[in-house]
Amino acid sequence: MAKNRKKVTISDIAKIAGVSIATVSRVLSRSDYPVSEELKRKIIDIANQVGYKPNIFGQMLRKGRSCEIGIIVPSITNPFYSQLLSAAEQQCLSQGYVPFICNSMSNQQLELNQLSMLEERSVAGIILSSVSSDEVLMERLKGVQMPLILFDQSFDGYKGDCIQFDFFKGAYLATEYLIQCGHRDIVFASGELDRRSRCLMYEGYKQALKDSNLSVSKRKIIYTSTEEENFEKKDYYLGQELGKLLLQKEYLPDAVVTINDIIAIGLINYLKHEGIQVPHDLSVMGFDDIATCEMVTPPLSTIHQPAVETGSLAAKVLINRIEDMNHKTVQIMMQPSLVERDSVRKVHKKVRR
Amino acid sequence: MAKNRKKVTISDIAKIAGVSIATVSRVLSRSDYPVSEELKRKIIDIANQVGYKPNIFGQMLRKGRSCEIGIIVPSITNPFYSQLLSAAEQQCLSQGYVPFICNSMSNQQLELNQLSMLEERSVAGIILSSVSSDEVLMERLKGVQMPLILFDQSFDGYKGDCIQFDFFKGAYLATEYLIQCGHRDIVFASGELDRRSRCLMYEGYKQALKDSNLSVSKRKIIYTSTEEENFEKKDYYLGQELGKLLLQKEYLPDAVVTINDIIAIGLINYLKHEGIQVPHDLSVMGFDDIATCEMVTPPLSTIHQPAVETGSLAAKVLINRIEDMNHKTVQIMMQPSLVERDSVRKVHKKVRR
DNA sequence: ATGAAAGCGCTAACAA
DNA sequence: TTGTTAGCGCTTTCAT
Repeated sequence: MAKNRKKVTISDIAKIAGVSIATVSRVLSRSDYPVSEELKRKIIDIANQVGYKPNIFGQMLRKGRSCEIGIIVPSITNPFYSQLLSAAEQQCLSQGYVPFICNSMSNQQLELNQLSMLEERSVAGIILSSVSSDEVLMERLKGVQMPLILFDQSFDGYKGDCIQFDFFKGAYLATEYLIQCGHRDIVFASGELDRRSRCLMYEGYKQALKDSNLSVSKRKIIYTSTEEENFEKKDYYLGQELGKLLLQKEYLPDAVVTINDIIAIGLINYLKHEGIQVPHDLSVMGFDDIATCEMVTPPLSTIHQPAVETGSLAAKVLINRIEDMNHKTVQIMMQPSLVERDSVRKVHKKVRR
Repeated sequence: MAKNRKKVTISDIAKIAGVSIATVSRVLSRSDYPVSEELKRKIIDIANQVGYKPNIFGQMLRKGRSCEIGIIVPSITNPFYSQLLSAAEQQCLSQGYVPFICNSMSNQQLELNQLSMLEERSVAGIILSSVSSDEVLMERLKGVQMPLILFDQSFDGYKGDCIQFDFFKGAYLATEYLIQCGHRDIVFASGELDRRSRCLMYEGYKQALKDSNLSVSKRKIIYTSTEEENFEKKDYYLGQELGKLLLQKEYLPDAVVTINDIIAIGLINYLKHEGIQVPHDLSVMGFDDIATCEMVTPPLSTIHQPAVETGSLAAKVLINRIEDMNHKTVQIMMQPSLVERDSVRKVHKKVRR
């Protein structure tokens, strides 16, 4: 490969080979248009020799579309999303698309900007985990021309493709499990209920209590977190604050269900520091099932969200849509599952499953 | 914003406004070319009304360069890289560049492909954390036309911009600290020494022992890991395997220095499971200082690598280079620092620092 | 099987 | 201040 200062184009190659640019284009763009084997070889050889790199802008401009897939997530440091992202990325690559990752940093304005940016790039499609409010999102999506799949958040009346997590059921499962383990006084610990997912979890938690005829009143703690740049640290500190709040109650509950693993771990560690042992004195359920759950003491019982499956499925569904606009709409609800580890104490010997 | 099937271009707007496309371009591309306020308003209004989105390919083709910065890292699920990435990303955005994230999955071939892809896109510059061998990387970089900054790995004789971590010093610091805490029999635990960084750490470890006149022989355990897709799990299991290997020795050492935090945590948990308490029976040092260190029991003493600073610095330096090709070469060595938590026992009451 | 040429949307040099 | 026009590199009709 030569070290050329200037970019070499098909017309350069055409000149060297003594053929027209059309022929060069035909072989280099792997079109199925017939070109003699001889010329084909010659052109490919020259291209390699001079280190030809197709100019993607010329191609895209001409063809009017790119083969990129934009993926917008609220965080890339959150292990849950980075897992999901990684899976989606691989799926795109394996189907011949280039993933374009956008981190909205849970910021509605940034998310909107990134959507515009992706539109300007004429990406082939968009995978979006939105943090915008339902109204804003709904309004914004009206203008979008390209294939798009929503995951993680949707809104009532959304008619397009989407993949959802069943937050309601996840929290229900967590709460139900605690009840089955013999706990009665169960509190719900969360950051602000500003997102749909969190509200759904709270509903699921309440429903599980109701279904077992347990009272819900006052059994909720919410802490408005301070700003922290780092996701993991932020939620970890939030968990500690929730622990503090928990100890301010007149009496300790039996168990607590949290909205994510990091918060649960923060809470457990704070409690430990204050001399309260989990699960002996109190049981705790996490949510998400990130890798860290296995690593902490005690290993955290949690609700598994299928991040990897969701990531690749989202990509697959989107690509189906891209390649066949008439493909029927898919609206999928991913199913959460219970992961038993050691942060929940079984008060009754026998647990009904 | 209207719902137009077809993409609207400047010539559509020019037609509606009754002006030339040049005028429209001048207004919409925010050139400083003078246009009457009246027309400016009119054109902007129309553009908004019809939902005009500039075609980036037209722009790029014309201008011959994009404002993207390609960032290649070996993993996006590894919290160390995701932190670094996040910082680099923010820095790019704040200086008007669009980050284009590429995950090489620690795969040399994929990395090479992504480099080509970025070249084809004529990105403004590249931030690269390579996993390729020195020879391959050196050879490949010769052909690269655009500004590029290497971090994490470099090679002898590299003349361009780079930001390195001082792995040697990091491991030296870790080992020295253990010695200062009164430990004598210190083992080095690692996965295969196939990467420069790991070799450097091993050297740093040996040097620290030498400087204290301690013997190095047989004080190393290496385990060749099996393939695991998930970074965190992989290294965690690797840590457990290393723990197993450790217990196969005739006698337990005083302490072990590991090459990253996850491995250290895996090792500690395995040992715990086998009834050996850290730091009481054995001290362990991690490496990287990821958020999880704080969360585990005991909190992990480790060597802090400035991921965030490195990420934004890499972006800054690259952008300097992009905007001024004659900017003098910068080769920076980021300094590691010791983070004392509770995984190291102090045998002597007084520790010299 | 090959070539000539139009044109994708945009910017900028040149004209008016 | 505004308009005209020539490409940027590529693909693809339409001729040959």
